[in-house]
Amino acid sequence: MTKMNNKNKIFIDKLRSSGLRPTNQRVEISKFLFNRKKTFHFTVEELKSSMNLKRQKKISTATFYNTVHALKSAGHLKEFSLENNTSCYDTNITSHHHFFDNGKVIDIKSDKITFQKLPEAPKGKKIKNVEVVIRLENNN
Amino acid sequence: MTKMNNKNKIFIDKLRSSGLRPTNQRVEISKFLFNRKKTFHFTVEELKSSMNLKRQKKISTATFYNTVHALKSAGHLKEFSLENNTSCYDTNITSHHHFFDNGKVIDIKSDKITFQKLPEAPKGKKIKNVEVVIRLENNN
DNA sequence: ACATACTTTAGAATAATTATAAAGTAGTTA
DNA sequence: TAACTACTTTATAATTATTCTAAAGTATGT
Ligand SMILES: [Mn+2]
Ligand SMILES: [Mn+2]
Ligand SMILES: [Zn+2]
Ligand SMILES: [Zn+2]
Repeated sequence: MTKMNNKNKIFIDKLRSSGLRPTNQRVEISKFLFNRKKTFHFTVEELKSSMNLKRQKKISTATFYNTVHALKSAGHLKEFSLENNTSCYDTNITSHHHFFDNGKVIDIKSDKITFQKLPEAPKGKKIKNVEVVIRLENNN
Repeated sequence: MTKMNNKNKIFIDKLRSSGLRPTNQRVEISKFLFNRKKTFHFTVEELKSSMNLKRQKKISTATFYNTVHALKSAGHLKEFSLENNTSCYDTNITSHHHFFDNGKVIDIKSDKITFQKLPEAPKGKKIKNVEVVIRLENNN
């Protein structure tokens, strides 16, 4: 078992609160995802490629999927579908919106969009969340 | 070749304007999609199942995909991704929004949602469209 | 160390979609 | 209408994203 220095505690805690033991692979994934200044968006395939690029011993696809799903279920990641029907994960778990610009996804802070009018939920239902996608195209 | 009565003209025109010759299979698909009072949402698999159910000679999967894609490209259908990453097509091609209610998709007329504030597009870009998804959950 | 439980992984299996290429059909010409 | 050509349909293979399985590996408690 690895010697864990205290500076990894926050990444380990995200795993523990997702019901995952902090194994080496998982801690590396958690650090890769959350040890940064800015949040970002990624697909599992992108995550796997960029993390495995620098590694001698590759982390398996299943471990990436399992870990990402657990983090997502615990609320440490948000998930949405890209236009090509693949899952995109977001380390920004605050409520916010997106620009879709030809495959590129850009955050829109929640307070940049406000509503004048919103429909009521059908009876028996209530609103869980409201998400806006603004699709962009090139000028002219 | 089939004898086309005039009442199919509108469905045939949608095919022609999509760059497709109005073959029997295509006309049947076009009628199935557009010969109704209310618009609806469907996946290719659902379309195939429901149309082939009543047929002796089945229309092939490829023909469904090809026809739906051509209609979509010509603007006769809109496409969006469901949460399980499959394509959902919409015969309502007006600009509008959706409730997502556990896999069920419900239209929200465009005028039911208005914005108080919307962000500007990044420089060099402009807004192509704005789509809102309101996710629902059960009350209580 | 032993036993037990959890983890990792390669590879198989699924599901949605796209590509291929042969056989069928329609449109045009002679 | 026969022949020619172009477009269509379809079965089937291929791809891609994702999930499942089962065996081998690793950690934890005693
Ligand atoms: Mn998933
Ligand atoms: Mn498609
Ligand atoms: Zn985001
Ligand atoms: Zn709709």
